[in-house]
Order: sequence, then structure tokens, then C-alpha cells
Amino acid sequence: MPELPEVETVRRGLEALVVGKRIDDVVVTGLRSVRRQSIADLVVSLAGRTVSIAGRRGKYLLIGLDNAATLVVHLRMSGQLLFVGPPRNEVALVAHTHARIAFDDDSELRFVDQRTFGELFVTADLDPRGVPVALSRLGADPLVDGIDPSRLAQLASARRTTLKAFLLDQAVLAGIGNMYADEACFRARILPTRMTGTLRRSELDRLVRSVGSVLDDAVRGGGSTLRDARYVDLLGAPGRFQEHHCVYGREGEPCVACGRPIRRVRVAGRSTHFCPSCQR
DNA sequence: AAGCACACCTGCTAGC
DNA sequence: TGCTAGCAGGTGTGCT
Repeated sequence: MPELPEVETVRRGLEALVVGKRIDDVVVTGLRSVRRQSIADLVVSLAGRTVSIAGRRGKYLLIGLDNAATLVVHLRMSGQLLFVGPPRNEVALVAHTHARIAFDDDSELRFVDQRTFGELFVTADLDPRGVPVALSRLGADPLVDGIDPSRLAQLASARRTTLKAFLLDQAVLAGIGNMYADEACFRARILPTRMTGTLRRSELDRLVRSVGSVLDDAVRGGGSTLRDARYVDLLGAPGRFQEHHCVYGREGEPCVACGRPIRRVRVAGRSTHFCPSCQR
């Protein structure tokens, strides 16, 4: 499912393929994909605008327009952004295509979302950093802002929850989802079931380095595409980082470090993978 | 008031 | 073989 590395890969695609183009036409057919405003409002605010910048905050894509408004896209679990053309009409529409944004050069951006959890909205209500006010609850983005170890230690000691729930909380760090939470815990050699209050400073420092390294490596690998093939980049290509997963989706398989079988349990309502021997 | 369960969806799969 | 219950997970909401 798209987490920070997958969304960052899509962002880079938008930067290369969409920035600088003028929006000619917008068609929204998926009524569930636009829910914070009317479809008519969204269409009117996009038509005629030129894309000026492709940004990201956590798992949200921020497509900046030349009138200082921003098109915000969240892919949730099954959303895809696909770039087609030119010419755009020669590429057949796939099932679950809910929105099409056509550009002046006859190319097109398509929003495809099987499970319709994803959404699009346009907002001009931005904070001084240019981040939509609607996203103000998000914590630091590990790639854009970096992680402040002291701040993380402060948050961890104040919480009474598991490390897994802590990492999934987008108000703590924005962009980590189920896959990379498990992978980061493995790299840090900490059990995701640990309560955050029991984590020593040395362990939190290891966690900070592990989150950073796993996200960096995953971005370099173009993100992770699981068996359901839901995640692909703007041009439809799958990611490669799934081949480097150490624990996620590897229940019963040998640990890459010690050879003992990877275990899977349910933590914070999520399927959680770990090595019971390497992680403490 | 923080933390948890649940709803929202569709498609795939495990199990009968 | 064919059906169905269960599962997959990001986030908003509502309850405790």
C-alpha cells in the first residue's frame, strides 16, 4: 500500500511529467473520490491552472497550482495516479478510473482507485510553509523535515501505547505505514509490541536511524509493490523494494539475520511482523 | 483526553 | 469445484 516511499516516487514522477503543464479539462466520475467539496468546485478551481510544483507531506501529494491553490491527493490503500499520452485518448481507461485531469499537450493524469478510500481536494488555505491547513495535524515528515531525536523521545515517554501504534500515528511522524513500521522496528532490533515508555534513549536513537535508512532505501528502490500489485508509479511500473523486506509479509520464512522463522501477530489492529530472536 | 475499535470498500484467498 | 467468510490497511469518527 502506498506509504511515504511510494508517494515520494509518484511525486518525483509528477515533477518530471506534469509540472509546467496547463490543465485543460477535468472529468470526475467517481463520486466518492471527492468528498470535502463539490465536484463542480474542484473542477472549476483546477480548469485553466498551470501546475507549478509537486510536493508531498507524509502520504499526501501536494500538487501546487499557479494561483497558490493546491490539489491534495491521498491514495489511501488502493489509489493510483497514472500518467498517459500524449495522445491521451489512445490509452484505454482501466476499471475504477474516477478522475481525469487533461493537460494542454494532450497528456492526462488519471486517478484510479479500486477501493475508493482515496480522495482529491483543492484548497487555498495554506499555512506559512505552504502546507494545507487541513493537514496541520501531521507530524514531521522524516524526509522533508528530518526526525528530531529529542522530540521523538519526549513524545514516546508521554505516550502509553505500543511502538507499533506510535509509529503508525501520523501526528508523530508523517508517512510511515504498516510495512515500513515493521521494517524499521526490525532494523532497530526493537519489538513493535514494546510500550513506548519503556524505550531507552539508545533504542530511540537506533529507531530514528532505522526509520531514516529504511525510508531512504525504499525511495531508492522505487517503493514496494506487494502481491496485489496495487502500487505502481506514474508510468505503471512496480517498485523493487519488496525484495529487500526483512519481515513484512515474511511470516514463517527464515530471518535474514539469524535464520529463525519470522512471526506475525496483531498489534494496534494491524498485522505485525518481527523476528522474536533479533528484536527485543 | 488519549487510545482504541470500527466504518469505509473491493478483490483475493483460505477453508469448508 | 464452488461458495463464503475473512482479511488486507490509512484515516476519520466516535466511544470509553
